[in-house]
Amino acid sequence: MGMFWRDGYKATSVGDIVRETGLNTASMYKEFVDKDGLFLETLKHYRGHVIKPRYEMLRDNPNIAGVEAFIGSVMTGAARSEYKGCLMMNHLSQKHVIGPDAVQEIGAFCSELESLIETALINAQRDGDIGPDKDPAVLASFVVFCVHGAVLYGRHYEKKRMIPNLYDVVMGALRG
Amino acid sequence: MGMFWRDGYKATSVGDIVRETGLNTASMYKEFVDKDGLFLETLKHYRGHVIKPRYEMLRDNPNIAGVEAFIGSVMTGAARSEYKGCLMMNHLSQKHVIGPDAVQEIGAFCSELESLIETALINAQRDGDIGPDKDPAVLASFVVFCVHGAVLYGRHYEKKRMIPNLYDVVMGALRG
DNA sequence: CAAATTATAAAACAAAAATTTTAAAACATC
DNA sequence: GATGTTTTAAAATTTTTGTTTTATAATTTG
Repeated sequence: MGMFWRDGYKATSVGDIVRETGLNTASMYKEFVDKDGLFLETLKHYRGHVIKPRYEMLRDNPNIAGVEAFIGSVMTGAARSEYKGCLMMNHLSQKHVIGPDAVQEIGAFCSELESLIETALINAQRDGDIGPDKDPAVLASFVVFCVHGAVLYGRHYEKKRMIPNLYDVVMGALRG
Repeated sequence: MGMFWRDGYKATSVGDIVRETGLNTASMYKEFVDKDGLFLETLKHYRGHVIKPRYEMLRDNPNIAGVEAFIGSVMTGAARSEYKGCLMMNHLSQKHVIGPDAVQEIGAFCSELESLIETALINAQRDGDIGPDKDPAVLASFVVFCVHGAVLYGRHYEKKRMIPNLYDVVMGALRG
């Protein structure tokens, strides 16, 4: 997973993977059929084990606090020097290259995030934390859009010092 | 350029390139040394011929109108169904894979954009189009951050109908 | 514990990719 | 127009990659 995450599907060879994991080549092929299958399972593992815990803050606090915490954690991650982006979103620029199942998994992943945020924003609006004139669906899109931004922007080693300020701008845009 | 743009460096083979361009393999290697060299020249060509014209609106109108027009054109592009993102930014998630010269070129490209935007925003502030409490440098970063967002977000075939609304949110965040 | 199944290491294969070579064709120069 | 240089087409070479096979070792099952 780490190699797909850091280098992307195409630049990670099966040889690299078996060397790194110590997995047996034949067993690997028996289990996952081919490189595509392995990649797909990697995406599922990522979603279940890496991302799911990070969604907890949104599920536990489906309101402005949850959204704030989530965006904060994304931005903090993006500001780290070893930041690798998001395994899923990293591959959006390579949709032709990965299989259709993987493309679909990535889409579902982003939609899930968007709907979690939307729920939280609807509650935030009810709580008076975002203005009544705002459309929670649009703002949820905007948040996901910004997560995409962070995933790419965080790859610039320089520019990182600006990220805390970006967090403020994004939150300001939400609150309105 | 189109192939690198659509599929990325690693998924575009030299064989594909000579087939598509009709270029002779030996001539190509004589001219560009290797695939890395060809890619680097492709990036420079992209910057000079694809991007430079799109920066005109910022150079001609270094003010809120220029910024608005630029962001508008990015968002409109991202909403197209055949959207390929940005040749440069697409490769941010593959910095290990492309050569160091290419990485540097991408960084310079993004910095140039950021400074053009900053100049325009400084003027916009002078014109009273953005509040005196805002920091143009931060907002310029935010714009570049949003361009990164658009580059990835525009890869979702669904979700495109939301992009006009995102444009409004981004401009709203600028104006404050 | 013997028989059947499964896992593993290692080598083998096949296809694709990047790059180089070779020899003929085109071009430029004197 | 002969001579030297550059370009081109085609095949050859070298790596790398994805995948399969084979033979041996380990594990499970009856």
